[in-house]
Amino acid sequence: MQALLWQRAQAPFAGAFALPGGYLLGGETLEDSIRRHLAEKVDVRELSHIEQLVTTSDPSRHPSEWQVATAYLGLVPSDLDPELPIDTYWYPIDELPETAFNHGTIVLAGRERLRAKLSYANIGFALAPHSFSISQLRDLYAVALGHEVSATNLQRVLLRRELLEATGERRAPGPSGGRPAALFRFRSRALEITDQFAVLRPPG
Amino acid sequence: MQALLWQRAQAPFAGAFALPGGYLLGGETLEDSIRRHLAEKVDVRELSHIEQLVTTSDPSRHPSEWQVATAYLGLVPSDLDPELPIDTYWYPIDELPETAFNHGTIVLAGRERLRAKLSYANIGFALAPHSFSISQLRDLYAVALGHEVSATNLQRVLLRRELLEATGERRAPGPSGGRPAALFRFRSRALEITDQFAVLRPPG
DNA sequence: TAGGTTTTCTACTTACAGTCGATAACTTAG
DNA sequence: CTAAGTTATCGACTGTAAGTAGAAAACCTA
Repeated sequence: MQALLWQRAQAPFAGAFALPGGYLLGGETLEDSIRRHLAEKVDVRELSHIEQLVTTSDPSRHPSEWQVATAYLGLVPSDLDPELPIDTYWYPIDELPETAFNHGTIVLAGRERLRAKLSYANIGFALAPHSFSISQLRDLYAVALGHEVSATNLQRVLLRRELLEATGERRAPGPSGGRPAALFRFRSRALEITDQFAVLRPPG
Repeated sequence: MQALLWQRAQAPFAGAFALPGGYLLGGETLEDSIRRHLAEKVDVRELSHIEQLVTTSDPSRHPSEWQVATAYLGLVPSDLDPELPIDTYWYPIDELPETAFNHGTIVLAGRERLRAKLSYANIGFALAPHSFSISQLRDLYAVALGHEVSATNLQRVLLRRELLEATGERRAPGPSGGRPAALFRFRSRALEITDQFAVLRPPG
């Protein structure tokens, strides 16, 4: 799991890494502003989901100014690999570099939000390609949740909730053979809350 | 379920009802600001829980100014009945009056947040008195969730999660008799997320 | 055709939510 | 004092979904 960070050239926090973002323009919506600043870093059309995360007002977050900042959680499909400008990188969030402001905390808050929503919403659509095998999806969930996930159980849980549907196609087997995997897609690509709640516990 | 509203005397939205709140002072934390404005309306020491709800930036929320506003959800125990200043009332949220800004939407968002947290957190501590019978708690949950709840099931679910503990005391029976109810309390009065998720479905 | 690999299916087990009726512990009325 | 009414509590049963494991399917290469 990776976060998009860029290295600040100027004070404050020169040299530290920061999430994309910036000041709000008058009359602008927060989400519009986020998309505008993000567009300077990456092709934002592929943003599969975005939601408000938290608004921080702690006076200590900025060394000289007093700021109020609203963080958003944005997700892109795992098969996306857009070109990035210089000084901008995808960082594995388990090994974050020194971050500016409170951005390290915000990244962790985003991960927690994602983990929770995997249990009670169809948020997986934002991480997965348009069509995928259950094994691919299992691996995505395992990375996002931080523990192993049973493919059998994952498939049953998501099918029972009618979040997944089979495309009818199969993926060509890999070089070492194996049964070709049936492909699935999410029925909806907009966030929907489930009335069930699968913890998808780690095995063992 | 009721929301604390006061009637605005001045434009914009003169005569309409609004949630307590106001402008942020420089260097002030959002939560500090909320508590400061709230203290003008009601004794705020009894606020058993407060959490950030949503930050709105829609330019249409205010007729003349462009504003960014952060809403908080605050809860008080059900047995609390503080004195209120003139023009300030508890309103049943099913029959809200005409509200200023987007405050009607915010109240509904707060209710949804509360309903969700009742299923996967110990948020009930913020609504219940310090000690209570299971029947009392059942009635609280029923009001908050909007449907009947089984006392037997509620007790078992909350005990299994170790959110409740018996005080050992019993409540005096009512005027019409009946077995005196054993009293319980929440083990913790700080928000804790459960790793289970009980939907507490309506019976039938 | 045999052996290896990956996916998929199916049956079994476990755990908890939801239901229902019996029992306990009080009241008041006669 | 006893019976009837009321409220709370307990315990057993049921249904459903999650978690597990092993067998079968469908491909590959040698």
